[in-house]
Amino acid sequence: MGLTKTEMFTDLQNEIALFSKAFGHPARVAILQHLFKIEGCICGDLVEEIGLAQPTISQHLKELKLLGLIKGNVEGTSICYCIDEENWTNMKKVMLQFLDQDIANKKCC
Amino acid sequence: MGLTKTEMFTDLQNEIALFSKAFGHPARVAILQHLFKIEGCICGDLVEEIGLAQPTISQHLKELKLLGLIKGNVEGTSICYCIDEENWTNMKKVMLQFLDQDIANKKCC
DNA sequence: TAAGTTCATTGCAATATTACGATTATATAT
DNA sequence: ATATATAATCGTAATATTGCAATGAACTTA
Repeated sequence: MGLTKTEMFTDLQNEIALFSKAFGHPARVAILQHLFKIEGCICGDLVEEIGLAQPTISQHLKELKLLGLIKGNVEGTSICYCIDEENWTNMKKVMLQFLDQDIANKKCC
Repeated sequence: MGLTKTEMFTDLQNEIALFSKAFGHPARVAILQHLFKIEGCICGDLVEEIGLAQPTISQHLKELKLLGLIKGNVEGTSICYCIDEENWTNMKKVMLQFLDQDIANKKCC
């Protein structure tokens, strides 16, 4: 059905899934890496850097912005996108909590 | 088109995206959390624990297994699934490298 | 052997995602 | 006002994902 049953999971589980989904496409990974490398950025750059069409990049940026991981400031005719450091730090905490789990005992396998 | 153009990205970017995709569904997050909490596990448990139908859980397990994050050993009529610690550690390295990036300079925004 | 248990696979329907051409907004410059 | 530049939005096509009923495979027990 393509419809995730979010109501049967905890808020934390859904949050982890949402962040992960954002990183679940190499274009968005590349965009974020680029935004980290350069101090601030413009969408046009990304279209060249990544190699996808402008509407596609714009759509990926929108998703990242909706999640709060990046923010965009109007700067003349172009828009300056950059990492939202505070939200990125919060996201990192949530993700690390998940990734850094240790195995309890281990009886089988 | 629903088709990710993986060929235009680096291996690392695609790897990060693949791992993230696996975590991009709350059921798979819940499965992994459960496998961490309990030492080894059986699929039947998960069906009760998670609340989705058995074929659905089985499918999620298959994806996680394909990625190498979990492994399953036959144990009588049931199968004991558990975290593949070595691969989990490797995955963690890749993901941390991505999540722990720091901003270069920061000129705008 | 027959019945039961457990999990995988198949097949399908519904929804989501990805990508891009065409168009539209917004601002700047002439 | 007109032209230009940049990025968002719309519309659409193709593919992917999610979920489950039905079925199948493998093993255990009576």
